[in-house]
Amino acid sequence: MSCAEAKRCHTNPLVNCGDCRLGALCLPIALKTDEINQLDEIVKRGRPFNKGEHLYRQADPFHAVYAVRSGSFKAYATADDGTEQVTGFYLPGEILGMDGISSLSHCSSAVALETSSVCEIPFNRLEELSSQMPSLQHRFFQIMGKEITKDQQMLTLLGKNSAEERVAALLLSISARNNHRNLSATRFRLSMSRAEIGNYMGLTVETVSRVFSRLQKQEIIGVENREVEILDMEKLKGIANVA
Amino acid sequence: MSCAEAKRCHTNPLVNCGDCRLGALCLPIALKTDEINQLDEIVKRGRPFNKGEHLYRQADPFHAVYAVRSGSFKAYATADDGTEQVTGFYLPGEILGMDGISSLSHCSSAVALETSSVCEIPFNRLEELSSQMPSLQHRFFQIMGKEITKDQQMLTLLGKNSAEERVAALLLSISARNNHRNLSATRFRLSMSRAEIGNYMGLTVETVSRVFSRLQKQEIIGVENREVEILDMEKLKGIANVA
DNA sequence: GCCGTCCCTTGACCAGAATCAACATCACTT
DNA sequence: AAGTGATGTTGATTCTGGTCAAGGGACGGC
Repeated sequence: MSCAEAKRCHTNPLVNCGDCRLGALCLPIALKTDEINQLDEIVKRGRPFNKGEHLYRQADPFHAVYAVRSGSFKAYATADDGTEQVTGFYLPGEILGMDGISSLSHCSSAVALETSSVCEIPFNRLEELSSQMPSLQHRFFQIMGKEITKDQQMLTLLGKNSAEERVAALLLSISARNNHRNLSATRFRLSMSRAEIGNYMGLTVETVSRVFSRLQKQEIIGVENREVEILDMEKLKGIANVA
Repeated sequence: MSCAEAKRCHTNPLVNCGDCRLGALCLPIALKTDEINQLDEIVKRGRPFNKGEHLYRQADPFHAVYAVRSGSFKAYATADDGTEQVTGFYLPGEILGMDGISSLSHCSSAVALETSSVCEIPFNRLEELSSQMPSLQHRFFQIMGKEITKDQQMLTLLGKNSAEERVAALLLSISARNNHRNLSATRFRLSMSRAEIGNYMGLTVETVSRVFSRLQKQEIIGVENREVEILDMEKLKGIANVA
């Protein structure tokens, strides 16, 4: 995303779902124009979040889900002993906050990893609208189903795969999601720290750092701080066990 | 469950949602009597599954979700290289098959761990009915949300916890789910093998076996083959980091 | 009741990632 | 531009759990 584009995206709360560049990735897929307009009415677009600001916190009452408009968020759960577990990274067009649906309070927190903005979708309004609009209901079932399959793939990764396989899989996931948003699949900036990557993948910072170094030495990726370039996509897929 | 009860449960496909012992755990929560009857009309109750029979297989077209009526199922995904990853165990009253919602084909397989029966809920009928019945829509959003939070807790477990913590957490999970169904929280029979437990928890059979032995030596649990008794619930919770 | 297979347990050894530690570098503040 | 705290890299060492191997026991079929 260019700077100008980013700025427009963060600062213009007037863009509606119909015009949104992300429309095709977000909730409105498969909705008709007038349906999109109805959805648009319940969506709240607030001021952007600065890096480190929270969208919601664990134990907050649940009242909405959020579509990332720009930037990125990390969701994480805090255990009784204070340790944190990152449960997901959310990029533009992706929906977060669904962890609160079952118990009506969030069981994780969400924090902006950079200057970011969201569309807030009040859940009771979404439910009402879904009742009247089968295609929206269908779409939201689909989005929740996707979250389930994503988490289950993650379980496989954490249960079976080595440090290299995990890191490779994360890079490929980000690459694919960028590609889907018409951004470069081979060159991108990580908005999360090594520690956050490690936490998410069940590894320590040191291990993540070593894997990055090793992959760079093998000329599979190029790394400069948080800037990553995938130099050999095939080899990377080989490492990640994604044929 | 007594033998007679089990037999009635497996073999009597005429029990309806209104009469079902599991009603309070399953889909019908918060539905009115006439709503339950409508739900009942779309539910299909087939013959029981023998141990080892599949409810659905990976890549099968998705057309229904299933509520476990009796027995238990394991869901697992098979990777390209043939290795399997168990993604969940499902006990009576729990819903499985939601992994197919997003892509319209199942991305995991489900197999009966013992003689078991299910209620099949065709998904397009469920969607139709949900559109007309906000409380059912709400309930199903809730069930999917619960699957999401369950998977995310599992991520934390696999990302951070030691072998002992993982096994303790599984025993406590089964205990709590049994308790919820008015069965003993302290004494139960595992329907899954050590290998399946290990696979689910990201451990080898040997490690699971060793953990069982250690917990038994400390008199925290009693184990005889697949029969488990929790002798010291507090200590077990201490080990699982569940305060 | 016997046999074969699968399941489980236990031991010895090994490897991959965690931990501990030191240092380099980045980014933000002043 | 310098200083400071957070972030990242690299090396040495430790340790948990994986791997390999062997044997015992349960269960289902005949």
